[in-house]
Order: sequence, then C-alpha cells, then structure tokens
Amino acid sequence: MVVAGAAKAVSRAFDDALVAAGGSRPMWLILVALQMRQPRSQVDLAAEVGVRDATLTHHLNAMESRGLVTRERDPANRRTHQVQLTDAGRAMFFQLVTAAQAHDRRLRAGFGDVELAALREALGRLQANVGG
Amino acid sequence: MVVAGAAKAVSRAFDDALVAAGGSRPMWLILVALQMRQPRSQVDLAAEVGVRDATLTHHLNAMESRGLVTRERDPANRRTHQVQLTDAGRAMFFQLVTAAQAHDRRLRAGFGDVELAALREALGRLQANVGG
DNA sequence: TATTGTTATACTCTATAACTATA
DNA sequence: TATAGTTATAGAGTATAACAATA
Repeated sequence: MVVAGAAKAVSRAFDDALVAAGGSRPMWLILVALQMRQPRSQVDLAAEVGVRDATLTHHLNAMESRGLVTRERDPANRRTHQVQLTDAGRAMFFQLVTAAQAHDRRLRAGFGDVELAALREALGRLQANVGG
Repeated sequence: MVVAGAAKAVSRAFDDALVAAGGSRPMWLILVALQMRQPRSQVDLAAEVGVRDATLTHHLNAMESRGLVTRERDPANRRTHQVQLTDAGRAMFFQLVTAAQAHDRRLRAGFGDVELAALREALGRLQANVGG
C-alpha cells in the first residue's frame, strides 16, 4: 500500500517531465522503439509499447500530424504500414531523452551507485511479481 | 527510465487489484481518509486524496449513488458538507483492504523483512525527490 | 469579498467492437 | 478466413472555469 503510493508518485513525475518537455509517455515509448529499430509495423510497435492497435493508431495520428513519424504501405504486404521517424521525430526523441535524463538525475539524488543498483534490481523483481 | 517503467507497472497493478475488487484507487483513498477520521469536509478530503475539489465531487457523486457515503450540510457552516461512511462504505473499505493485502503479499513475494524495509525507505526517498 | 461545493466542459489514455483493405 | 489497421464509441480519471450558496 505504501509502495503503491510511491510507485504512482514516481510514475506520474516521469509523465509530467515528458509533458513539460513537449511529449508524453506513449510518445516517448514509441520514439524509443523506433530509435531502436525501424521501420516497424504497427502491430509490432503496439506490442512493444504495451497498448492495443487502436490505441497506437490514436497516438500515431497525433505524431504524424506533428510531423514526427511517417506511415508508408509496405509494398510486399500492403496491409502493413511501415512506421519511420522523420528528422523532427529524431529531434523530439533527443529532446525527450534530455528531459528524461534530467528527471533521472533529480530522481536519484542522494543515492549511491551500489544502492541504486540494488533499487533497480528490487524494482525489477516487484515488476515481475505483478506480471510486468 | 527503467525506474519509471517499473513504477508504472507496480502502480497500475495496484489499480487493477482494486478495480477487480469492485473499487478504484480514488475510492480507496477516500475510504481510507474517512476511516481515519470522519466526518470531513470536501476541501479536507480533496487535499488528503490529492485531487481538485471538482474531481472529488465527481468521485463522491459515484460513491453516494452506490450508498457508500453520505453528504450532510454542516449546521455550523452551511457551505461545508460533512462526508461520512455508511455501513456499506465501511464494508467496501474492508473489501478493498482485503484485496490490497492480498495484492501486497503477491507483490512482496521473495522479499525478506530487512530487504523490504530498505525498499520502502528507498521508495520514500524517490518520492521525496520528485516532490511527492 | 472569500470560501465551499457543483456544473459544464474538455483533455489524455485506454479499451472494445465494427469496419475496410488486403492476403 | 485471417491479418493489419482505422473509425466510432465509451469510460475512467483528471483539470479549469463559471457559477450558486453561504459566510
């Protein structure tokens, strides 16, 4: 119960940091996924981000209208869309990385390296315990 | 960044557990606040729960229509509503406590007492670092 | 005027179901 | 029929702004 409260506060602070930097958590996850590997299909992206197809469509619509990504039909399988980052998308990625790193520094203030490693390991186990 | 992902997963798992038990996180926070002290004004409750007055009104409307709380004007200051738990509200509180405890057991599987105390302490510091 | 609470409205994130188009 | 994606709709949670009632 105490853990859940802290988890919510920490999670929300990260969301707020991304919004303050002109993005959002879903946008961040999509940008990270594309930065790792692209082009990707929407089914693939949705699975990586952890949302439904229709939810991803919603976010991609917003990102496409902001010029952050492009969607092109795959000539080999015209059902699928190949999603790719634009230059503006890469710029937004670096903008959000910067914000996330600044947030991370603030978050781990007062933590030593060893302690931080232990914390990360423990959080990973908590996440596994809830099926994440 | 890893921490934020784990925090979100842990936070959401708690929300899901409360929903599965017939409640929600805001309902839980309101019930806990009233169980600690009642009657309380809505300004007071909203501050404790961490939402705006209008947001609290929204949740109290739902809880009142489910018979979990009552709102009565304070005769001494007719602007304020005194919010109180009904028998059904207390029953819902215990129902959600039970669910939260079950969830907590699952969450901390594999953690020893000492390790758990260290984790709680560390999470408290993280929360403080983000201004929670 | 200041405070308490409600109403109206809107926004974000998410989901399900029905649909289109391709295979 | 099965798959990829879109559209329509909805619901939860939150917020701001305008308002009414009371002090």
